Amino acid sequence: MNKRVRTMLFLEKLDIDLNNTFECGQNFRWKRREDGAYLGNVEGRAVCARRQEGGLLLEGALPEDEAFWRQYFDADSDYPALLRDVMDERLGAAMTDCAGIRVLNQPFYETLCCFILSANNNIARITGIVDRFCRIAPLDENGLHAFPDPRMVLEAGRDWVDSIGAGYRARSLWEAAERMADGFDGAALRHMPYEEACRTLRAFRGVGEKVADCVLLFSCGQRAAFPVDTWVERILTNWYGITGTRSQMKKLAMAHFGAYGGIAQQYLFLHAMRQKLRG
DNA sequence: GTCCAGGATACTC
DNA sequence: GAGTATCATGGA
Repeated sequence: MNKRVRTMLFLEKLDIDLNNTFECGQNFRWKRREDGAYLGNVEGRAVCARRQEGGLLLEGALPEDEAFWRQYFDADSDYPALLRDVMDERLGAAMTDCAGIRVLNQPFYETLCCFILSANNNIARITGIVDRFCRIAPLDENGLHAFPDPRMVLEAGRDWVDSIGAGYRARSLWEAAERMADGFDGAALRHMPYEEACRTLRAFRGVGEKVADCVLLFSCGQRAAFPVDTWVERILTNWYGITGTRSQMKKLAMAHFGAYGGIAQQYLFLHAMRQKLRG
């Protein structure tokens, strides 16, 4: 066994709360340790993330991957500045309550699969399905699996996809792997106008308006995308007087919250969930 | 045992 | 375009 030097990378000037960032429903993969650090594997890069004064320490990350990780954590965006024009009392309270959220830029295929699984499902169960889905991918030194690439999924077979407890979403998972292996260009979504990107994504089975918005927001840099689920529906109705069908509400919310509305949505979403938990 | 979940789809009008 | 039944599963 080769003795390996543990590399480290420190992301400076990154005001991040790991709990708020990883437990706000945008990701189902990072694992919290007893000491509050989080283990993650992003595109095969195994790291242990730990908050430190003035930034984020990533144990196991390579120095040459600094740009990758800064992009992943959206480290160079100033959310209060981006949302200044749409600031109000509710959003301000949410941003105080949920300080340190970073809206991640996650790998496309991983995000697509996770949010296909999120449809009519709960976070605890989604996490379990994702864990089982990842068991066919290589194991890293922290004991986490990488996210499988589409080819691994196709080689594992349709019966295997049917066996991981995804229910009726298995067919959508399988077809997503087929389309990706067939050369679908997820990176192109980053440069499309929002409407076109949304239409393109919805051509995937199991991807409706809400799932498309999550994928666009969490992996394609489309920060205007505004996912409307049951929680956000209540927020828009009770706090902003926005009503109608979900599709109508989303259009109105996008018009109201603007080019970085998706970031506002994440603050509001987590804030609302917490208020419910607090009773 | 029942309820419900960060909805999508096919079908109806 | 807007309403509605149905869809598997397991955590709470």
